[in-house]
Formats: sequence, C-alpha cells, structure tokens
Amino acid sequence: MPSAPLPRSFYARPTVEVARDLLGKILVHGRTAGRIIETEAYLGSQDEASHAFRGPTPRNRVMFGPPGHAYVYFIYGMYECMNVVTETDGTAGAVLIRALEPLRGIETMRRRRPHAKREQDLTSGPGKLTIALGITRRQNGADLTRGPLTIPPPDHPLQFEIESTPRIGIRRCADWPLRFLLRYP
DNA sequence: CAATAGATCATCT
DNA sequence: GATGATCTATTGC
Repeated sequence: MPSAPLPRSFYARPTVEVARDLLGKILVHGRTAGRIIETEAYLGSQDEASHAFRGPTPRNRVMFGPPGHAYVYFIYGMYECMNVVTETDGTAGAVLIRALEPLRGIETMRRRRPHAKREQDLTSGPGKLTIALGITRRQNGADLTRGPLTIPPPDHPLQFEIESTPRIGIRRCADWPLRFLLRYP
C-alpha cells in the first residue's frame, strides 16, 4: 500500500519551509518516480529572481493560486521546469524541483533520455527530470494532491542532512541561500 | 579537468 | 530585440 500524496496543508506554508521539507519526498508521474534531492525556493514580491516579482501574468498565474499545484514553465527554447506552488491562495510562492534520484520506471526514463550516461544523470537537473518523468506544460496547474502527478512521502523514513547554498543560474538575488540539497550522512 | 558555444522560443522591454 | 530558474557537445589546458 503506497503512501498517500502530501495533503494541501503541507504546501500552504512559507516557501522556504516547503522547499526544505520536500527533500526526501517522492515525485511520482505515472509509472516513473524519483526521490527529491535538490530544491530551490522562489518567493513572491520580495524576490527579484522570481517570475512572480512583477505581479501576475498569463505565464506565472498559478504561482498566485492555491498551493499544492504544479507550475511548469518553458525556458531557453527547449526545456521545461517544474515547481510546486506554496503559500496561501493569492500569495505567490513556488519551489523549483532541481534534481531527483531515480527510483521507479528507470527503463522509461532511459528511453526518454538516451544520452544520459549514468543512472543519476537521468534526473540530475531541472530540465532533465521533466523529460525523464514526462512532465510538460500540459501539467501546468495540475493538482498534486490527486491524479497522475503527486508527491507522497517515502515508505520508509530516511536519515539525511540538509545543505543550503545560493541558487543556480540567476543574476538577481544571486547570494540568497535558497537552494537546498539532501546530503546522506 | 574547465570553459564555452549552440540550440531555440515564450515572454517581456 | 534581448533575455532566460538549461543541457549537451566540443574545444582548450
């Protein structure tokens, strides 16, 4: 009996708390799944690096909506990145899923990313993991508390530490330590 | 090893 | 017209 998806109350909290607590949880899409090992927090009106900084637009509107939904956007003409919407309805906030440890459906992932050499390279970046799990803009706005795209906790508790560093690939607020990594003891 | 160029397009200026 | 919450292959030490 697999674990139930995290409830909406998990996401209806400050973005940094959610970003740290997502480490170790399982991202499931269809028959593929991976353990979340790297996240980044993107705040709302105070965070110049956030898509939500200049207010709602057609692209970022789900960041302003209810928590526990997916915000998937297209970047660099090629890639899609998946976020989890946080905070209460009406307040922008999201956590970018930056890396996973492949757990299930690894053959499917290999088929989708035939150039990945090592197994961990299948999902070792925000653009890679969406390809490996088959996540696209069609999942933008998807409810993470039910449906094919969910985030259950692990079946067995896991011992790990959390490392925090500056976020990657941004220019504004480049020194804020809002990137979180799962480190095994 | 590290550094960099090219791919390619939605969004914003 | 430029930029970007990226990835990969290639070039250069």
